[in-house]
Amino acid sequence: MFERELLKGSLGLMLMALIEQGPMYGYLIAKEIRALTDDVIDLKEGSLYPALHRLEKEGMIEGFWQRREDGVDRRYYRITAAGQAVLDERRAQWSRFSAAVSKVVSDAPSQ
Amino acid sequence: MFERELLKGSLGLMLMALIEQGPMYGYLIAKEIRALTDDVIDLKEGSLYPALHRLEKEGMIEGFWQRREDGVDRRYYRITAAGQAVLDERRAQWSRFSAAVSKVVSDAPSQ
DNA sequence: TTCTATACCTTGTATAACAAAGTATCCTTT
DNA sequence: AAAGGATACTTTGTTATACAAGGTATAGAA
Repeated sequence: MFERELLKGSLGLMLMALIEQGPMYGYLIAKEIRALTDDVIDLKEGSLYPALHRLEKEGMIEGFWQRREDGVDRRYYRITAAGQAVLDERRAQWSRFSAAVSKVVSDAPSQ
Repeated sequence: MFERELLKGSLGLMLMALIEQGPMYGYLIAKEIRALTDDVIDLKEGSLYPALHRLEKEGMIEGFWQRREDGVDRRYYRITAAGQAVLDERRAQWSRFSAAVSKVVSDAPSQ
């Protein structure tokens, strides 16, 4: 699949950008991304949860359990100071990178 | 490395977009991409040549050897009809995808 | 003679998205 | 009461691909 490969490298960035806005849990993040992108990006569980664990292990985000009234547990994440710094960096990198690809890809045919 | 993962999925697209403009060979493609992107994207040989072989095997591009006066051989590639169709598709997909990521990433913090 | 540029190739490694399976609760539909 | 779907999280194994690092070979400049 092609989409799958496009996603590599930008998923962590998207997760951090959403968590930056306030504590969020995995399932909600996936819904948010689908809503924001009109289903262009439909995150699978096998990508989402490992990615969150990865970011947590790297110290970019920190998770905490929160029990709902009905007894269901949710794992919320918030961004760390280190994560915020890396996020800023990666956001800039994404801008540079996507502009670079777009330039190569949509370069007018030589005439 | 982060850049490395960002590149996944968009490399084939860039190669095809450049080859679309006229027959090109690997080494020149790498130089073109560096020049166009101000070195933001610096393609390594271990990525470039396997990617070209992949595209050729998939029938997206076709290669042919051309001997220079000094005896050096170059492998030029041109895009195929099938490749052109796939390129158009992937170009559109890249637009959708990059816009989607940018939207999630630069979404204004809730205020 | 050594270095850089040109020009291609290949093997092995690391990473990460995802399919597919599992656990568990709640609510609605049949 | 049973079945299905949504919610919510987890894990194992597979697959794809960028790249490091090695190789071959020629030409020209330092």
